[in-house]
Amino acid sequence: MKRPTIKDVAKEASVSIATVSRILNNGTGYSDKTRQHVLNTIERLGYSPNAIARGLISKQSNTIGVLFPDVSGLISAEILQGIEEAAHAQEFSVIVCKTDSDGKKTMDNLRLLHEKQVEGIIFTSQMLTNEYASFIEKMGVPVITVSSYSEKEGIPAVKVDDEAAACDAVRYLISQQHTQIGMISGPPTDPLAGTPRINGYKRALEEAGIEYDESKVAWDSGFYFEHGEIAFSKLHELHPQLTALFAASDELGVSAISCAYDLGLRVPDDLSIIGYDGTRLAKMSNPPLTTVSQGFEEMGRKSAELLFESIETGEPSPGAAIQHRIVERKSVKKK
Amino acid sequence: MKRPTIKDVAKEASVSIATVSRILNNGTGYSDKTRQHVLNTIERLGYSPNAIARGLISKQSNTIGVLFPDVSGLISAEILQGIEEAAHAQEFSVIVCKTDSDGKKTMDNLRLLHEKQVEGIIFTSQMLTNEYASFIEKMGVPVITVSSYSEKEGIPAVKVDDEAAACDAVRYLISQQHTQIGMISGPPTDPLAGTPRINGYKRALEEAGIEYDESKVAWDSGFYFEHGEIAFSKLHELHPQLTALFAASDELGVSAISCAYDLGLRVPDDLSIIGYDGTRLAKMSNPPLTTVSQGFEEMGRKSAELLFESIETGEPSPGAAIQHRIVERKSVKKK
DNA sequence: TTGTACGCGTTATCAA
DNA sequence: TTGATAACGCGTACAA
Repeated sequence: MKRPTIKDVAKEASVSIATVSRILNNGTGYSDKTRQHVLNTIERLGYSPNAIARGLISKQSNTIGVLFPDVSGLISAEILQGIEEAAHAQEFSVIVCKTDSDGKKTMDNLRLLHEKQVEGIIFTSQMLTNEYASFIEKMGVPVITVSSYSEKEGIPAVKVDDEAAACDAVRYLISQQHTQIGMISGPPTDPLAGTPRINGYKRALEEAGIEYDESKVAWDSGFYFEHGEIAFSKLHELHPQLTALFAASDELGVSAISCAYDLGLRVPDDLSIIGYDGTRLAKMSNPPLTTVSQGFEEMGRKSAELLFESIETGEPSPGAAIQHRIVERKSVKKK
Repeated sequence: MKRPTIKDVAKEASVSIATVSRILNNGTGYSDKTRQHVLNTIERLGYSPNAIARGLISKQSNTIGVLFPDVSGLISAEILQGIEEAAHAQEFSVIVCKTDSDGKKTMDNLRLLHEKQVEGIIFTSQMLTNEYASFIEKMGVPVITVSSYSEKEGIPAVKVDDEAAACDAVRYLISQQHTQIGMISGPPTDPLAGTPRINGYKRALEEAGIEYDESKVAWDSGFYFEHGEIAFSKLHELHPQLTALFAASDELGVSAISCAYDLGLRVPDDLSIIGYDGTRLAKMSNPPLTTVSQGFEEMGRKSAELLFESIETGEPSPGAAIQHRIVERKSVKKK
């Protein structure tokens, strides 16, 4: 008892497959009577069209691919949520791939997506290298990066201006009368989340006439909670007098809250902390984390919408600059 | 400049498409010389096979579909991570769908997956109704549920025994000399995460000879952080004397920590709290949340592995019972 | 060792 | 209003 094909329907209904096809694709040219008849036998046989066969001839897979370095975190989840919603609205499916920030796996996934004839690619939270970019260019489908960065010029991106956002975060701290401000971060050499945020921190300080002291930005190998513990302890050892802290991610910020608590420092009374990202995590910490929000779900949705535009028009997308905003909660002491 | 097909390669290399095909599928029957020649022109033309055409003839899409009620949370993310890893190992792609726990959307997605010829389906965190089950049965592909529940008998599942796990959580509280134990939950009528966990709570109490008092389990409409605030305040109003609390999710647990703090209660000194789920969130709270872990990533991986077995053998999977375990952190006062 | 030709399930272009 | 039939890109039995 195989899956019925259009042929089976045609035979059963004693019409040609062409007629069935027309009825299926609300084409024109058939009587209402045959239409009803065919629709009935379709129902009776439980027929449903084969998108693979359809895709072969139409050259459309109605599928896009999304690459994440890691899918298990909140950032990926929120981005994906936005993408899925936009895709569903266009009757597209989304294939998710995890790259582990690993070059080989990334290329593997790209090749796979190419073979599966995806019509567009969303590249998230990971640098789009020249190698990847030129491969995708050969694929001949549009790409867009989300919360990411491209080696090559002219690749559309959906992202916030990290330096400006970081700068605003620190300005906010300064506006609350803080002058002793430290920072914890991931690797300063990270071109996505490291360098620009540190530069923003620096800029805000200089604007305010506060001397920038490199030793006040402590970092570890990443932006997760676990890294925060290490970075924070480095910082606190060197500069116990700090009254405010800019954390380059929400996880780092939450981690700092925990560390501060363990050291007997009260947040925000003894130490004010502002995070970065605006994930759900921030509102769940104790105290709730003031943070600068990127709006990941919205970024996901936006990126998918732009990608679909690009798929339809054939024109490359201009990308979109996303506005960050500061979400005030309770981890910064208000003056 | 279209995408080159096997025909182009054949023409360019002056061989037949059959030969190219054989070489591609490491079949047998060609000289080393032609092999090299063909491989070279493939490289030169940048040819890559079309999985859609291939799938049409082989009747294999090398794709599975995963349904989530909501993809933006940590639970989904962790499950998906496990699934993706297992799928990648089998050279399968995974299509994610969001259902919003909405019957129509779920059926829409199921239909779409059917048309796209997915070879299996993973159903997560949402009841598999008879309607869904019979549709999938008609599809003729294996299903497996993760952290979920099926109306129909005989559907393989990967899940922990919620009642037993909840019972263990409360036993743990009792083992730390607690007798005044409350619970916050989502809807008691929820067959996935509501009823069984409340039953576990009840059982542990009865085992220990502690009287079960219905008014000590407070709930709101869901298991998220926001719901916890409401449930907790209901509970605290009625029973301010409680010394311990079982929260039916990590988010509820973390929410309780925040609420307790706001009321001036110290955790764990004045109030011990144990959560449920074992997501990354639990370790990031302040204090870190003791919880009973389900191991979502592992569940995701396991479910995918079982699904692939089922796809290969054609036999329905037996499913798998996952062991929960209590992860001790700092939200429960140790005696 | 290699090539020809058919079929997978559809859509689309012709004629009828 | 309908029905043959040629594609789409590929795998494979069969013939050479």
